[in-house]
Amino acid sequence: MLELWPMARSSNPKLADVARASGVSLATASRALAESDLVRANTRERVRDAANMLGYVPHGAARALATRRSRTIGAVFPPLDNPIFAKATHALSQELSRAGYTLLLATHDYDPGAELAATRALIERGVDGLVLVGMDHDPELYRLLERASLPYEITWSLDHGGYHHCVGVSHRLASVHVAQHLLDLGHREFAVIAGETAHNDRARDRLAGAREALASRGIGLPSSRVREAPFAVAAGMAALARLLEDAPGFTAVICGNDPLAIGALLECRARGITVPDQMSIAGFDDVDLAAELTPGLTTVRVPSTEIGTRAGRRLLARLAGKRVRRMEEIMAPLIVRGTTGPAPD
Amino acid sequence: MLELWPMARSSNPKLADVARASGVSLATASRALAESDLVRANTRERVRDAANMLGYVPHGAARALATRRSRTIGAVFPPLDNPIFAKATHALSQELSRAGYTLLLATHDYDPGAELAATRALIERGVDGLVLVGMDHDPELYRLLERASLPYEITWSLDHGGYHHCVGVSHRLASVHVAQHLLDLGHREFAVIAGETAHNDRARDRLAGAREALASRGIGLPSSRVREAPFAVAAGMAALARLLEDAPGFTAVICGNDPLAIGALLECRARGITVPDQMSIAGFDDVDLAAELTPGLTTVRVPSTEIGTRAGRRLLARLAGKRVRRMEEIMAPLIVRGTTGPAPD
DNA sequence: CTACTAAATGAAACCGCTTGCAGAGCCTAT
DNA sequence: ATAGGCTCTGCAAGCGGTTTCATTTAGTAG
Repeated sequence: MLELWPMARSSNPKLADVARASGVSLATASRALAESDLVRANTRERVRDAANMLGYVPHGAARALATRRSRTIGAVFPPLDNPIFAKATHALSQELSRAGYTLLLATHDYDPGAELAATRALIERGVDGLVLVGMDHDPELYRLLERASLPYEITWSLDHGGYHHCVGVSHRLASVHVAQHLLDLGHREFAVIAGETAHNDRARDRLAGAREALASRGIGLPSSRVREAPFAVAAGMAALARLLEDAPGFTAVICGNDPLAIGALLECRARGITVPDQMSIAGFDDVDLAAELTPGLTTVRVPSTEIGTRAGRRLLARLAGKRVRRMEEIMAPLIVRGTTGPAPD
Repeated sequence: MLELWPMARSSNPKLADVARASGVSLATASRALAESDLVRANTRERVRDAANMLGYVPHGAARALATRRSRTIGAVFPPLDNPIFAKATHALSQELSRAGYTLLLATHDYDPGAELAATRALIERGVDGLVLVGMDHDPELYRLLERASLPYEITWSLDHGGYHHCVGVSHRLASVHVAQHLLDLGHREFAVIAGETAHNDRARDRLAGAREALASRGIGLPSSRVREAPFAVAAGMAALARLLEDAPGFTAVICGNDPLAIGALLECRARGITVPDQMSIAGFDDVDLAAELTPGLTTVRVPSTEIGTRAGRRLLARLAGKRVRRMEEIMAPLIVRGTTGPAPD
């Protein structure tokens, strides 16, 4: 029952102990464990054995202090209960650990202030690089990165300005494709359930793309037909309900992401509106569930796992001194499934 | 285009610079920024101003080395694309950052070896404490924790042995409730889609609970009526399909978690089997989606956010030297919704 | 066997911050 | 004035590694 750990901690073996146990100097022990070929093979082995013997675990902080490298990458993400972010962070983490790096993850509730604070904390922790989501950040955040001259990758969004390193998709373009697909099916009356556009360039771009595609065929989108909602199923249900009450008469709903679309779908089902006969619904992201629903959800495939992997790979490459294309665009194809169909007469 | 960051890095202001700029010694500067009342208020202010001026960011590794505290907590989780883990890590992260701690997150694909490696990496990074999921771990992992005398919390599971600090629910008991509920509805022929029980005590306990409850009313569960599957919607669909082919005739399916149950539900829908009239389905976890489906999914509410919050709070308390109940059990009530109903005749 | 070069090792100087201890001011009491 | 206490500062010794540079050892050729 008694807890003694605070003092016991000090007894951990350090490199000096390993050195003593194997009869070499601190320097040699250090080099031996680093697999340096400056040390003779059998000495190396002797040191390794001693280390195992003692259960030696290197002290990361000390090493970080000496090398000015923490072998740690920070990531600042929105809440991971959106599976796209969960997948990306998982992929990122896997990719990093393959190279001996560890992921330091911070999450924030789509709040720029919290995001800034989290980023600052990560920098203090000495991350060697940073992964951010999207381009919308507190200007102070960019200044911080600048001052720390820390390499970072923007994910999901693309910086056409060519300034930031980034790997992502064109949300605007993909959204245009969605709208065109619905237009081609004969729809003329649209509603949009957008994600919250404040501090979220992806949500803005998706909305803009849809607007633009409709406008190019002379179709307007009155504000009563547009609702912003948090990225969640329940919010999608509520949003569709409001739209149906405030401005009925539309035959297609373009949603800012899949959870919103699934919400819209569930709301339709609850109200006896058949999909796609009476109402077409399109999502964005292609979460796993989208393919498994009946009817399957028409959506845009945003390869979140790949974004995570590539962001990690790019950052590692840069840390290794390699050059990397500043902008990496990943295609986000429209996946047509069963929730979109010809407009009713 | 040219990248110069590797060298630029060295120019970051250090505490010595702050000290010089504010005309005090290193020691005083350190104490001033630590808000120590050993330093006069106006000196403190002078130092703070200089720090802001220079854009000083403390060097975490150096501090960790000096204090033997990293203000970092490690967590080793299964993939976060299961929303229950996403929620828990998010809650954990929030709770920790409230106290100035940062979360160092590692994920593994339900692989004990990878889990061990990840844990070792976290310990090297100097985490002050660790959060683990469940009790099933490589024995070496426990040995590692022991040697490092690192405080840790087991989440989700309960250690009735009273050895590990833990916060979780009784999976066995909750599963008994599920089975009893179905028995009370008149079901006598059952199938179970369990999560993969290898290296997963929660999956095992859930399965055992169901078995036990059925057995106590004299109902057996032939192995043809039990399938193990990865915790995912698609796997649930496939599993139900196999069960229907191999051993039809059951009227209720007990699923190891909600994604599996949702998969089973979708498979029923695809095959024209009505739920709950022809088939009752129960899940486990109560993910957000469970409530929003029609019919709503009958399931067990496992408060994952709360688990995350409490684990963080407990760990922080222990790090602050406070005593904490070794085991904290959270209730996991059965939530009856629309996917379970009376057995067909 | 000696001289010279290359390979392996060790001594010691950091890395940036915290903190125990000693010393410098400053104020009050004698 | 002087002594005795305070309060506030500064010096310097770590924390546990890495790495430069000098030194020792081993290897090779003359």
